[in-house]
Amino acid sequence: MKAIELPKAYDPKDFEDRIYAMWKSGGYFAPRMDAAAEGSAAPAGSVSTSASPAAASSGESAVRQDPFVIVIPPPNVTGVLHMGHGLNNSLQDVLIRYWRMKGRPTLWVPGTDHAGIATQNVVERRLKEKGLGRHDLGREKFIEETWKVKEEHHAIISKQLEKIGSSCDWSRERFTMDEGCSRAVREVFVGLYERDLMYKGEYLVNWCPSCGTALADDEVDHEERMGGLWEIRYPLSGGGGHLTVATTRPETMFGDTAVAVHPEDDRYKSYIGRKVKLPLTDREIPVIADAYVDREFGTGCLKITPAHDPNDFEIGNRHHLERINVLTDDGRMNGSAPEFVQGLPAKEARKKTVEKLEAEGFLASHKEHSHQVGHCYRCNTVVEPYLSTQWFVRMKPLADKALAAWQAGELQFFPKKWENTYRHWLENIRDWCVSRQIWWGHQIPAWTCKNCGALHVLREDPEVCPKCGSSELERDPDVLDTWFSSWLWPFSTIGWPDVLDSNGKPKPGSDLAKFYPTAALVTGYDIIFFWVARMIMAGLEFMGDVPFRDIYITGLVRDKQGRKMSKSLGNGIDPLDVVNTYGADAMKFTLAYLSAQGEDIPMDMETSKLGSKFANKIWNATRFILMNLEGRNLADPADAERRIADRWILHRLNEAVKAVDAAMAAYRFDDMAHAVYEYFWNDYCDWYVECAKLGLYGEDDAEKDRTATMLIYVLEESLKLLHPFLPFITEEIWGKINPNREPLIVAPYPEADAARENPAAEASFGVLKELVTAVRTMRSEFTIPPSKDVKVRVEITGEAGDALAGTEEIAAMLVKSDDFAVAAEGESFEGSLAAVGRGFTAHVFIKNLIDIEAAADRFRKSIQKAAGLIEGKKKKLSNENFVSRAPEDIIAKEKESLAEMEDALERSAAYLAALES
RNA sequence: GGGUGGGUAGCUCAGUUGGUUAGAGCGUCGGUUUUACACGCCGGAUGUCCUGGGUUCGAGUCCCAGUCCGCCCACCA
Repeated sequence: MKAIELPKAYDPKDFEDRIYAMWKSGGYFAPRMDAAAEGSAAPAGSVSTSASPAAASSGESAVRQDPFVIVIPPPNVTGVLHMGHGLNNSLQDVLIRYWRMKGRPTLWVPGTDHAGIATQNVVERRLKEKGLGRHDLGREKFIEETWKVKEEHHAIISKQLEKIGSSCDWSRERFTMDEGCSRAVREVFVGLYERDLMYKGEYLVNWCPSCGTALADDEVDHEERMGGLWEIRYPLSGGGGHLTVATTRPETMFGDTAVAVHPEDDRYKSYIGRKVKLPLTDREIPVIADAYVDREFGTGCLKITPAHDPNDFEIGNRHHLERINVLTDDGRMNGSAPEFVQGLPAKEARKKTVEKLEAEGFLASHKEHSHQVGHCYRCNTVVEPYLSTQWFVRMKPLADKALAAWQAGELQFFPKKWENTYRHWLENIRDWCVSRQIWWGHQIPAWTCKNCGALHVLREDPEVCPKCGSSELERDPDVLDTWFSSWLWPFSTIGWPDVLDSNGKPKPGSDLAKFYPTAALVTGYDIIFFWVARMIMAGLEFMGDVPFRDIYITGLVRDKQGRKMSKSLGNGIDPLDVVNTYGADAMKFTLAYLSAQGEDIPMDMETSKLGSKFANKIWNATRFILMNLEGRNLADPADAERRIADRWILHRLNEAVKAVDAAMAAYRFDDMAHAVYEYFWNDYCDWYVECAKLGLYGEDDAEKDRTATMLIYVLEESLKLLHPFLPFITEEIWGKINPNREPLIVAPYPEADAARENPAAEASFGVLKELVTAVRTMRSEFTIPPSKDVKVRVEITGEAGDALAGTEEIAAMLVKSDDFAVAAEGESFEGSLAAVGRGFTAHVFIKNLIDIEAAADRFRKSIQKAAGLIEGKKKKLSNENFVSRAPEDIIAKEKESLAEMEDALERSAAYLAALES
């Protein structure tokens, strides 16, 4: 056959886009079920491997037929993909491609998230640049604008996912605010309401005055800040002194409705039940007793402001105190505060209040004080505890189910350590505030009748009040927390609730019936609470089953200093830059290689060189093989004679397959990547291809054909093995070798194969490697130029003879020797230096080329080292305790290794003596 | 305060149930431009496995104590 040309340089830009387009248009991303339904044929095997014995003998391992499904963690349409997405989607793609090749119907559902507050903020920021606010546009127009932003980012995100090679089924793409997902949200909201798991209540929520909305507890970031701690005197009504309270927020004192002391606090016991006068006002408030008060802290007197502090809110409930809100929803003092601060932002009001307290003699002290302050996780504004009416999901019943499912083993976390995090959160669950006072999102399906006051939560928009018939209905203006659609994602994306039959079961043949529950979730640990746990709750509540069985938690991609990548630090790297510089394969392989047990991954641009070098190696090894095909008649590899190197490399290949399978079962991406890397580079390239040069460069045409046949056969098996980790380059090469077959993406993955297992070949080849390395080391140490041929005689001193039989030519080539042979009986080794190995001594005739004293020195050193080791071993073996208590096989091993060492030492010593004489 | 992860080569990290002389990538040193690859090839060097104790015939691995980093959750006015 003709030589196949491969461009000299590996340049992923030449083919990555073309390959992706081929996969996409060929429909290879859709689950095989779809193809079967359309009657397309099963893929043919590779031409050169079509009669491979491997295919037939995979025997024992049962082939899985259940679908392998992943639903993508939907990226936010607030921006574009960052390196975290790069990692996440690269790993998902590895899983998907592996199982696709394994023959399971495989589906990866792509999609994006509307990201409520975050996206709204993006739009508001843009408006602000034009000097506008959202109210200038009005709700409808504003949402229109937001959709534009969504479309803009969605286009970029989709493009990026394609660029990094994600093999997701674009025909099934979803968005959290598309019609289907919106119906799911509505159904769930109403369903929860009907089950009394959704309620409306007045509650102290985390209020972001900048976003103008409530936030869930999880959406508040706490940061250490310096602030003040003021002590204020509250005069006792009717005279007789005062109580001094401490506060970090003096301006909220106008909302105080009590002063609390500890019931057992002797200092204050007598005051309980009396009243104090609230400074700067005319109000009197009671002194109450509550065990919450810490006697040690501050003065032991606590002012109670139920409307502005979560703990005070609880205390207020216990003592039925009035809640007086003194702030507006944009963080200013409202009408409940005295006139002199009304309308001022809280911070300024604080200053004024303190000044006035001081002027009027109420201020006892002031000092600096460091404490935690809550900030909005979207805009970083200081969050206010704020009294308002919100919608809540009653989480306890849902959390209990989620815990039970985990305890029953229906879910597995990888790595396992995250299970504690999951459990802990569920055990301490709080109700979830789901209403948000913004415009972008799913509007709450609740209406209040202005006429009769009835509240209606409905699946369909009502025309008139179902209770009184009035058309004066007002819809709740709020929208739902963005996670309220995300937590339905594993089933809303595949048809729920539209494909349910009248019994609430998925219709047979629907995606929901086929693909739920999904197989795996791949996500970061930062959203175990936000998302993972809630999806499990929703799945159990509405589908009666967990949404996925395996949860792989990735690490975070960090910079080289270990810092989170962030916009503000400017230390992020763009996955597209990586792809443009090194290619998608390089990025994917590098990330997998570095994904140790979900540990964080420190990386910069250079890091991806690792994968890039590997891809380059694959490219060049292939190029070498393909350029040697000229004039060759390739046979069926099943019929080709197997030499020692062939048996060995097939054994190594099989070991790599086994390693990948094992690592895959444990979601050890680093182990998978290491296994294929070592196999291909260290075994296939460094040894197998090097050995093959003997056959390729010889005179014997039949041997050339045989060598080429085996080379390309093993290469193709290797391409299959490598494909999930470097899909583009392997597909490109696969197509070059034979353009007239099904693409590699759907080729059968190599199965562990007992017929390839060959420990004997492994052992034999190991001896050859040891021999070659020993001679090379000697050459290197005595700086014999690589181009210089040397004479070598191998003295067989043990069992190495059988192993080395028939390998002389290969060995001669690999050590660069023009006169290489196993030593004859009684042959003289005059003029040589010896390399001592297990079962052999290689005599290298270079004495005339080197410094004898240096050589002797080398021997003395190695003998000294060996003697030390032997001494240690002897000591161990003569230890009564060891011999009597250690297992027999360990003792046997030790004895064997001692014998080997002693043998080698003896030979070295004899050689040294000869050298010195 | 409650959890939780970690300290192994110059750097970043592997090291599965305790068992030969502790590994990888990068870096480093020496040699090499041999017609696949200098993003290569060949060879070398480098470790109080945080500290101290314990269990064991045997500890990087198990136990205890200490120490130093990190993360998550909660939070006192």
